[in-house]
Amino acid sequence: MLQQFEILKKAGLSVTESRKTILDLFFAAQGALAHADIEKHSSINIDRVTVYRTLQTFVESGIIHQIPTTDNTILYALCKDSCEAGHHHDEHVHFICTTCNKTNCLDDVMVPTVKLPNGFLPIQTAMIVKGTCIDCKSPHPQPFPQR
Amino acid sequence: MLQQFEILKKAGLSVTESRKTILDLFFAAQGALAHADIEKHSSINIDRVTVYRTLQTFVESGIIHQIPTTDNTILYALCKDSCEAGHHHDEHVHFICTTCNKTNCLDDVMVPTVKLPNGFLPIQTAMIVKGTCIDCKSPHPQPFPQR
DNA sequence: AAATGATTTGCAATATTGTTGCAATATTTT
DNA sequence: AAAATATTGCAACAATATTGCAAATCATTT
Ligand SMILES: [Mn+2]
Ligand SMILES: [Mn+2]
Ligand SMILES: [Zn+2]
Ligand SMILES: [Zn+2]
Repeated sequence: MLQQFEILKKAGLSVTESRKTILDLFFAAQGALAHADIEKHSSINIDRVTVYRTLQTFVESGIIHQIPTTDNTILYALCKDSCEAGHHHDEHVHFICTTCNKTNCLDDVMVPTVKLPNGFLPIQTAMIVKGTCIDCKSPHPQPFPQR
Repeated sequence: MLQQFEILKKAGLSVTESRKTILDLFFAAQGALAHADIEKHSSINIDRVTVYRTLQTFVESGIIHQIPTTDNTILYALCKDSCEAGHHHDEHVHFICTTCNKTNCLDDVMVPTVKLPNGFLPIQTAMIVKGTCIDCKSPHPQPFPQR
């Protein structure tokens, strides 16, 4: 896996402290992060506005991808090395555990294609499964993020 | 299809002006509505708070269902008559048109089941397809909601 | 390594969105 | 129609998001 430095370089971004720190959080995190997780993380001291701008930049650069939710938040998770600006490769299923509230990328579960009515032209498909995750069926203590 | 009055009755809800008006909006709408669509609709004069509470009540009563997005909004669409409180039957695909920004329930396209890794217990699955809708391939004028 | 130019950051101000308690009003039940 | 129950609107507040701009940081050139 690439180092933060390389990831930023490869994306053509300046290598700044904020960006490295936020990338570190994603590497350390179990599962996806919301803006609030980052902003409120104990060891972090980055302005809200910078967090907003960093997340946006990372999405546009193919470093992280977004996961849609029904609670007025957006979740973000690291992309595979193969993602590029404007051209993501993240058509895997996302799993939201309703017990521990963690969201996992199921990298090995591809989103199936589905036949649409005539005239609908698909470009990108997201699939979000809610349920109980493997950790919550046979539980053990959980690290960051705590929600 | 049921009348507003019957829908509210069947759900065990009081039949109020606000609720009938908001239900009317959903019937008139092409596609899903966000809170903001309702609040800002020209002919409507219902307090923000009432709109929030009405949407929440409708979801809990199985009158509307939520559609996840990646833009800090939640979309809502009418459920089928067969939905009940706490037990929705809306496992159809949702289509978000990136041209006209309308979101449609593809009622006839069921969400496929997908094999998850061992230990993950699915309860509910959402599938959101982004692309170009049929109206935008062979366009004609569009009514509410305008976004 | 210092100077230069370009980019990013933090702050302040503002805007938008969401929540809560409570009195007034509307609806349902008796 | 009166009583009981539920809903609504207002006000106050809280949380989240956006913008402009000056200061700080980073990349590039010398
Ligand atoms: Mn993912
Ligand atoms: Mn739907
Ligand atoms: Zn879990
Ligand atoms: Zn369209």
